[in-house]
Amino acid sequence: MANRNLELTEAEWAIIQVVWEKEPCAVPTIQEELEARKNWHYSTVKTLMDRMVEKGLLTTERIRNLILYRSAVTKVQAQKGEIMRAVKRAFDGALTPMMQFMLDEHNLSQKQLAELESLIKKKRSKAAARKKR
Amino acid sequence: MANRNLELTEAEWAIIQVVWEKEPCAVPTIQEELEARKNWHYSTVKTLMDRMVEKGLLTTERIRNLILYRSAVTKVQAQKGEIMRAVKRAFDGALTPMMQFMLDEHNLSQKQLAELESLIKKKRSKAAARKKR
DNA sequence: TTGCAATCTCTACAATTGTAGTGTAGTCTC
DNA sequence: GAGACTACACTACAATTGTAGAGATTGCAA
Repeated sequence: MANRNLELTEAEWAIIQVVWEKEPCAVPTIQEELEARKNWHYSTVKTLMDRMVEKGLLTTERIRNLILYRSAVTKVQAQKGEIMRAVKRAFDGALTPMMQFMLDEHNLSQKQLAELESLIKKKRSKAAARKKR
Repeated sequence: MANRNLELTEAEWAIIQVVWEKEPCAVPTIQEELEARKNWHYSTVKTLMDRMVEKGLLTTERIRNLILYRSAVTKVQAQKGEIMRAVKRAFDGALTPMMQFMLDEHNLSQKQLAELESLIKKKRSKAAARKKR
């Protein structure tokens, strides 16, 4: 299940992104893709993927002499992990300061700001409803 | 200067946080603090700090037989780096989707949401003003 | 049935990261 | 001036990460 904090390395991210797209799939499928993007050779990809199996990030199933890989963590879990990592290290674990920082430091366009604002409004009314229940 | 993407390791974060608080300072100052928090010995801290100097994260100045350390990157730079890292890996470099995700996946309280909303309002009016100019 | 192509297995190796021991040199104190 | 302290220098070493070569196995085509 891997609910504790997921931290993927750079290379692991590259691989799991492709796995999410193509799973279930064999190493060569992934490798072809990453050959194009990163120029990685077969054994590089295979080694990385097997390490990911050990870590519980992927699972395998052997079908005759082919090994099929599947992701064992969802994209949302991994994204959450990446955010938790940042917030823990750089913002002392506090999420809102991190969001404030992002608003402050990155110049978002009017449109983006508007989008966020309406998103928050929606959240707030939903949260209010939850409270009443 | 270090404006390209800063990526600090876990241990580097631990150290630079203390440096920001106490700089300019010598290794023992930092070490005492981290002895308490992490149980790190002198040579651990010293090694780490010297590596950070090599990487341009800290600078040193020798005063007689004492070496004073200072941070060479600001907290804001480091925080930005950490966020950029997350957004690049997990959100394909797109900041607003990351913020949306954070809103969706982490249950913020009414109060926190309200805070963010007013912050965004402020941003928006400022951005609007900028546009007119 | 033999050879080729595809895929897998095993092994390696350098760089980075976390962690620390041990020896040394300058300074303070008696 | 000798010992004690303090801070520094040098060295080490295991685990993780990125990268890959070389050889073994297997299934299919000729």
